[in-house]
Amino acid sequence: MLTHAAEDYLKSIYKLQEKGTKVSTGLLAETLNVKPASATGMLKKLKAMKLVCQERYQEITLTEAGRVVALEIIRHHRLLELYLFKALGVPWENVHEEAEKLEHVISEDVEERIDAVLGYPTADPHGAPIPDKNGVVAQTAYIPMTTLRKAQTCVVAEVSDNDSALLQYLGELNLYPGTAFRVLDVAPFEGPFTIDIAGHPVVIGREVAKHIYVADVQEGK
Amino acid sequence: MLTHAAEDYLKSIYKLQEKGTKVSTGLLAETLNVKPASATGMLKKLKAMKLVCQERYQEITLTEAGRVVALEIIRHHRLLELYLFKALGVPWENVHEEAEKLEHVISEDVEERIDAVLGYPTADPHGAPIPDKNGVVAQTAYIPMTTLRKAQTCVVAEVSDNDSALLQYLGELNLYPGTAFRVLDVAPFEGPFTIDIAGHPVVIGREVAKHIYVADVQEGK
DNA sequence: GATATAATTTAGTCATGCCTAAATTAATTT
DNA sequence: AAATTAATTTAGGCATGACTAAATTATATC
Repeated sequence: MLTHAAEDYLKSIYKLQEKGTKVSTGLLAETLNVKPASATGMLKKLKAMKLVCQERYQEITLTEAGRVVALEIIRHHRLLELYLFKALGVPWENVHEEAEKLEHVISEDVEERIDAVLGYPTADPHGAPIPDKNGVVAQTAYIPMTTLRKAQTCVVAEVSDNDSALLQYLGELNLYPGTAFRVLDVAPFEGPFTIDIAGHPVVIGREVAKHIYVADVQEGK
Repeated sequence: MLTHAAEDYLKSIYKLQEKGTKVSTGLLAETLNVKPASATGMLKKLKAMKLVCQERYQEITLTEAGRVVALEIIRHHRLLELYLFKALGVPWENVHEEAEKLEHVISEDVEERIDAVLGYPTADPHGAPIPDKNGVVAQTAYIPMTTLRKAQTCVVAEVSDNDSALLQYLGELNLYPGTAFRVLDVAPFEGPFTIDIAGHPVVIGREVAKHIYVADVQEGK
């Protein structure tokens, strides 16, 4: 069995890789709130375990085995987030942190029970896809909210899960995945978005919009 | 914050102390599946933190602060056991092991939500009392099944939680806390008990009976 | 192409928490 | 009381996973 720390490294590498980012020692260290030298040390171990590939000073990638582990942890994490949210009513801005601790200790048996209770869900409370038991992740093609134009309508698909304060704010606006809205206006010079959520106009700054991804975009008039 | 290991030591000391056992380094080490030298090392740290009292080579006791921590962990453990059993349907012979891992990472917020969902319960699936948020444990006066005599009726109050195979067996017999039974016969020379559970006669060996505690004992005819 | 800057790795340290082996202290026999 | 046995503690070691400081390598600039 892997240590919690090793699992965290694999998970972070996967997530960075998924975003299309070139994964470097420094970036990984920053992500994990660890000094680069510490990351180098752990990477050495992960390479010895054939979970990670990296030429000296070069890009970091996961091996197939490493990817499987990363997806297992991500599955744990996202199922737990959803369970905490739906079954225990934990505010969505807190589920990430809670799941971060639980993901390393939950058994496969309990995970399967949680999965069943939730009705085999496919996305976590932030809209991120939950890998299935075989490590298959549904491919999504969500669009950044920042690309929306005036009069378009859409549905919130996913939001970043790492900023608790932002999530709380979005929750207050009811901007959960599944919520539909319509762009009333986009201010010029990289200005804010004015949108209509269930009949209420709300102004959303660009910095916030960057963290929102949408789907089902339709042209309005 | 304390480490998981330190929490485990405090919990074990509390449980041994509660049983009326004089807690020694060797006994504690055995309970925790650790060598005596390791226990000495941890005890040194716990003493430095004023959580444990022990004169060199003498009995180990908890300070008030140590008792508070121990009871917090025990509360986590027992609430989690009951939650896993009732909300997720985990077989009762497995809940102890699962809770053992979760008890160290669960937040106070999640614990309170679990407590509420369960309706503020007072006993775990094995009948052990759940300390309240202030560390108050309801005092119980359960009677060992081994003291029962022919024709007495009673209700299962508590069973030992540390032998998974025994729990599975008791589960098959429906000998959960709350189940009533009647003693049909006690074989002589420390022999087995024959009891009536819901109309079915069952023979229970003395070794098993030792792990069962009962309440509401009434004389039958 | 030489040099400055940035990123990465190596080397050595520290805290946890376990281990074994040896020394010490306590308890039991004789 | 002395000697044996049992329990406990000390001493030293190991793996994990973090750290700092220094050395190395890569990249960017002139």
